[in-house]
Amino acid sequence: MEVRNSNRDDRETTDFVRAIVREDLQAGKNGGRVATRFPPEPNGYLHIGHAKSICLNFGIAREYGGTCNLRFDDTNPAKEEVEYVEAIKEDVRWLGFDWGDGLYFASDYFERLYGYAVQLIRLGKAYVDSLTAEEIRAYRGTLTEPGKESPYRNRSVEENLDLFTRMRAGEFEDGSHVLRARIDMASANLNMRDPTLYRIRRMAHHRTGDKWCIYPMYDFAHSLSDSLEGITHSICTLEFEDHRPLYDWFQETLKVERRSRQIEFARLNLNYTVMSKRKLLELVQEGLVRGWDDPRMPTICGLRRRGYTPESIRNFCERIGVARRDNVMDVALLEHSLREDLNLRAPRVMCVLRPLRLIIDNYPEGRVEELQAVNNPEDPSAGTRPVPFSRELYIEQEDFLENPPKKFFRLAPGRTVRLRYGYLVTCTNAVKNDKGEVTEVHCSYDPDSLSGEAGGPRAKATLHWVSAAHSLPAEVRLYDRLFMSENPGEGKEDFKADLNPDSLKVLQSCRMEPSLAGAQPGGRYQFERLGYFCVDPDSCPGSLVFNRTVTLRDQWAKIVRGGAL
RNA sequence: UGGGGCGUCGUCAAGCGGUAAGACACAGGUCUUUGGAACCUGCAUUCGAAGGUUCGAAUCCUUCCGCCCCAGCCA
Repeated sequence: MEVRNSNRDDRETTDFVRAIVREDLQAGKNGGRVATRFPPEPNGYLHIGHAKSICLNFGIAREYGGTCNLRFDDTNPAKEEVEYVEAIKEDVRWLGFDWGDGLYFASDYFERLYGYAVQLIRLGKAYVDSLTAEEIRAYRGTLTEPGKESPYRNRSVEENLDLFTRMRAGEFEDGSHVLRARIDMASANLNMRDPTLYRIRRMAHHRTGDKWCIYPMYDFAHSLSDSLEGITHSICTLEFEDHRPLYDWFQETLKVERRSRQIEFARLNLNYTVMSKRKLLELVQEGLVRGWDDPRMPTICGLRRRGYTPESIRNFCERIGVARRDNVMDVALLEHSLREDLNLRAPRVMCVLRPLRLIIDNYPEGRVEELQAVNNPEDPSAGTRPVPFSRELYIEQEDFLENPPKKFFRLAPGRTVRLRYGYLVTCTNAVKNDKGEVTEVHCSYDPDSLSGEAGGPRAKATLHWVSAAHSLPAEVRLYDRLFMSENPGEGKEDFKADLNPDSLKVLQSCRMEPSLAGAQPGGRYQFERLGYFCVDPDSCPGSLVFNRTVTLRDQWAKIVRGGAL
């Protein structure tokens, strides 16, 4: 089907990063080339915050005829795993981006980076330090006091070369030596106080195996990897701003052919969730969620399993903008982007989450009619489908109230409502069990009120339903926000104290209209009047499982919440 | 008490000396066989504060206040 354009204004996207790219282009920099990169560390799964960066980097490349590489920043074997690189690739692809042949790993540059390090030593700009980690920390000084130079700072080039060669050869223990840049221990910018370039880590790397026992640090590897790839605009988040002088120092000192410009923007924050890899990992490891792809997680795979579409996430990322001030986006905007997309493409079906038997006393026993239901009112080409109607149906428990409050206009004793695509029914009485719970509702129907007859009788409310004998059983998982507070853990020792105990409700006795018999995992539907749902990978024919992606906007729920009853 | 950033509606965010875009949220309303969708209306005399420059300032200057980041052999 044709997806209508979103109502977003079509002005040229004009965030400050794109403005810089345009200026550089106009100034004739980089030979008119635009090259960006998305540089994840394969130590966890991607989340919605990464999506912002992905959309920015790949988006700019696309808009300015440039390229965007996918480069894994895998310089720390202690934390990285192949499992993550595959998952990250899948997520970027799913979001709709293509890195072409621009797939790289910082580990592919280890030999060249080593060469750069040797060059720095020859330039007298790097030295092997033999202080312990604790000593280095002590020598670094504090935010307000300058650091002290290491006693090893003035080793000769020859000695440094010899030591560094032996570090690589595996002659030393972890932590016994590091290679440091020789910059300025008194700098007000701590990153410039002789930052560590290489550390010894006798540990297998997920790609280079046992080839190396020394590994480069982020600042060194990142700056030079960008240069090696000819990246023109190296976009990263705000916390790296203080690193920019160092980023530039490497490229200047080594007089690299291709210089790149680092630009920092504010990372995305979302209310009612956490975004740090450490916290997400904690939720997974402690079994507080079912895994990285738990539909309650803000991870890309979690959102995917939840039923989000790549389009809705991309639209969200365009709408939130790119700036330098700290921000906390309202999840409502993410959900708005989702509904906007799903409304246009999700086929409608009728499903009853909490069944209440409804019997039409004056409807012939054994009779079955095939009513025609519209598949998608937003898309006439989606056509219609038959839905069986009979004497015994199920309706939603919450659609019947014995003593309805003023603003409730669904079914109640004596009330008439329309059954979607069917007839008008009037409630004659309700049957209750010993506990006083309504177990069955009896109605009479008006044979001349079939849906579709122009000018036919009307009712104040329309209910969704399912024919008891024809309906399919299914499990439906209802998700709510993972955390109860906007900023989990704020003012608390443990962010997990804010976990929402009701973030998942599993309903086992739901009833679906028969057309859903062949629903495939990943399939997205709108359950009329309830929300958007998708088929979970746990689902199989005969044992359907749905996830609630997001509810429909709901005026009634608002009234109930507002306590206006 | 060091360095680097940032402060425009509840939340994002335009604006770049000429008199406060837009989105979400919220509140009303129209329409409706989804209390959905769509559509209409309202929602910052004011831009962290105070001074100053100017015919004119959210935009320039000064001072002050507030928030974020930095002391990994993490990224």
